[in-house]
Amino acid sequence: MGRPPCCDKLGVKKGPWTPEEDIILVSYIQEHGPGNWRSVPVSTGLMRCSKSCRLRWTNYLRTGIKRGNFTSHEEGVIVHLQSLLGNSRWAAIASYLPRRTDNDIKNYWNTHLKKKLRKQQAMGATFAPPASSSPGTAGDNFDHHNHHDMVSRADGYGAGQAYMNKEVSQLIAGRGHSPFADAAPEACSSSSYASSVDNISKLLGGFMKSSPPPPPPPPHNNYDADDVKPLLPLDSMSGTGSAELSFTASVQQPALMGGRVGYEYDDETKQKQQHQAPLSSIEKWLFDEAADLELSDECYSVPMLF
DNA sequence: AAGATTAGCAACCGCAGAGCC
DNA sequence: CGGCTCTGCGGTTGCTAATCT
Repeated sequence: MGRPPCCDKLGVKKGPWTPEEDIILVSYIQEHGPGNWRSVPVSTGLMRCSKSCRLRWTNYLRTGIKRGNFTSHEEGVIVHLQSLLGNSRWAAIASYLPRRTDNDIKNYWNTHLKKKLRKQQAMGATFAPPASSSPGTAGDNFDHHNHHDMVSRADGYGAGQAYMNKEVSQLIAGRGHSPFADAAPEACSSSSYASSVDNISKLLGGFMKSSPPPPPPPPHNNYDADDVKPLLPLDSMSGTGSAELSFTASVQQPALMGGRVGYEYDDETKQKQQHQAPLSSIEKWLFDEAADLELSDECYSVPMLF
């Protein structure tokens, strides 16, 4: 059909994102919400293609993302679902791990779990879902609240063409006591910057400090495990034929979902779920795990973006 | 200490589906 | 209804850091 490229390649910047670009992007999304990515580069002046902006947001800047240090529980979920779904359903797998992106899961699978499984198979062991995992593993050390705050406090910016206010510009320009300086001495190097989520957290956290207080949280700000439904009912995918779980199509805040990790919540759904037919064994296991570990807050809550 | 190799991960590419006109 | 645009997704690449020789 002669589909045009998503952006003209001329003048489009590629490669690692800089802190400045991140702030511009976050500020813009704070004001307009995610979506309409086509207009992002135009409106913000970012020399990035829309795809790149979307990817950066969904894989890195989006609120509530947990990175690195997969817990044994998460590993178990991934391995289990991967064996059920195969390599081509990373988004579906990610929907069971709300704080993880499909890209992250895919990377983790390719770099860690594949080898791990191979090793285990070589030793004649088969994978079994972990009986329990440690709630306080290193993977939980990421400062979710700070990360959440740093984005959720960004209201009120975006006046002017470039979505970076004067204060931020000064911080960036000055680097004297900028969040960048605090966050990462090497922040000038975009590559090392991009490799540290903590840097972003800190620098944006510092950036947000001067922001007006956040608006009161919307209802449904915190979901418990019962409120969360994966995008794909496992039974229907695995072909066991017992797909009693019916998933409503209602999406309360589609714009906030970023499309990748989508959950469907509503009161009706919750009620339905309470009267739902028995869960599939996998889903039972997933929810039981969460309950056992008291991880519902950790693994199955999705903070709202704004 | 220096070069080579490997591992990890951010980002890009291209295809496909959904929705709009 | 068909074409076009936008967005989502999975596979892959390329860069950097860590480790090994």
